[in-house]
Amino acid sequence: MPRWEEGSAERLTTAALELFEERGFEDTSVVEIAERARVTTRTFFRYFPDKREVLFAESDRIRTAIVQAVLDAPDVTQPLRVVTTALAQFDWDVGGAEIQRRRHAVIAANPGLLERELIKQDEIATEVVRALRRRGVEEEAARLATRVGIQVFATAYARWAEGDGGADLTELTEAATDLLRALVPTEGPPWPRTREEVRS
Amino acid sequence: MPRWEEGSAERLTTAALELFEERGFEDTSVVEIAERARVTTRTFFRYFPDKREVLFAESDRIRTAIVQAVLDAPDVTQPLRVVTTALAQFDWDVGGAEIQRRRHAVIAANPGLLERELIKQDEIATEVVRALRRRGVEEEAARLATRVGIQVFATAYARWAEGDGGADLTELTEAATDLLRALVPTEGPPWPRTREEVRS
DNA sequence: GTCTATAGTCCGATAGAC
DNA sequence: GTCTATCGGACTATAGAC
Repeated sequence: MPRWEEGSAERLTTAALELFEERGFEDTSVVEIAERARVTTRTFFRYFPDKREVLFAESDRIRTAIVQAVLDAPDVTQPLRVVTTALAQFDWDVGGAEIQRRRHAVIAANPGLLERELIKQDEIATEVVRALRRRGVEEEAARLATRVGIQVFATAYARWAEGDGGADLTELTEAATDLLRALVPTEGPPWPRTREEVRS
Repeated sequence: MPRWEEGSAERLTTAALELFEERGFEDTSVVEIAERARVTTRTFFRYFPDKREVLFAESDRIRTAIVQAVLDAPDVTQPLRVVTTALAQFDWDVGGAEIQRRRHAVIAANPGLLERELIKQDEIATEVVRALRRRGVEEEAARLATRVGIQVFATAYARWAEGDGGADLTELTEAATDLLRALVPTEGPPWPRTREEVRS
């Protein structure tokens, strides 16, 4: 028989998500979160370094898995595809799609939480660049492929999260890659040639 | 004769940059910044809603200028180029290149400040997407062109900030666009075909 | 588990500029 | 008189120290 209830971290995460939905992030205090989870504030800060981090408990696992997928990619001659594939093949439904949807809604609605989300993405990007470098990809190519790959995937993910009839994330990523191909400017001068140039 | 020294905001910004360099962001208190700028903490919070914002006073102006450049672009048939051009043509040296270099170094060294930098970029991205939409660009194309364009420009900017002999930002952006073109996967199956397929 | 420093808010007061 | 920038002090919550 445990002396205290077990699963404090999970209860804190659940309580925080509920309270952020009910009253907003700013208007919820750590004290309230801790009360609903039946622990003290001290316990909250034992599990999470700050109030925001309570919604990002999974981020280490996500980052590690994606970096590993890049390191394990069979071929890195197309680094951008390596990145999009590593992202698309991750199981994003951790804890259930509904929880993820609620979590994203809360994050999007609160600048403070969005800041944290963005820096987590940035940390993933930094480590993916390092992984590509280790696979022999040149520095600038690794950086651009990673950052662009993340944006391509984000486009697909946005569609997927909107729940377009349970579409496949891999297919949506392929569609986003097609869109990227259409958007990249063709070689030549930056701006469409002037009428004079076209005439000649 | 003014009752107090004028230019409190500038003094606060200068003092903050110096102190963040000397002792780091976390180990600098608002009280110290205010003391060095010869005002009270109350005055600090009149100018800046929080401690981080003291390094982002220019961000509204930057965002507005870039959005306006997108709205004024002569042609939006290549939205990605519209974005990279709008970014490349902005005068990034505000307050002198040396101040900008120091500012970036401080931000990069402090996660808390980096968070804020990233959400500022995200705000610019959101408004650029809206601007492209107003120019008639389709939603998903606008989103991807904006996000990718920002990453292309960021690649160029990173080189420029490293100070490669005063290279031209427009040229560096063109070089980054060339790199992007080389990175975008060619059409076809996601992965290199298997040996069997190649043989046939 | 308690104590404390810092961030950030709120209300009111003051005094020069217009 | 009104507007604006400043100051003073009390107050809460976060987060780290003891």
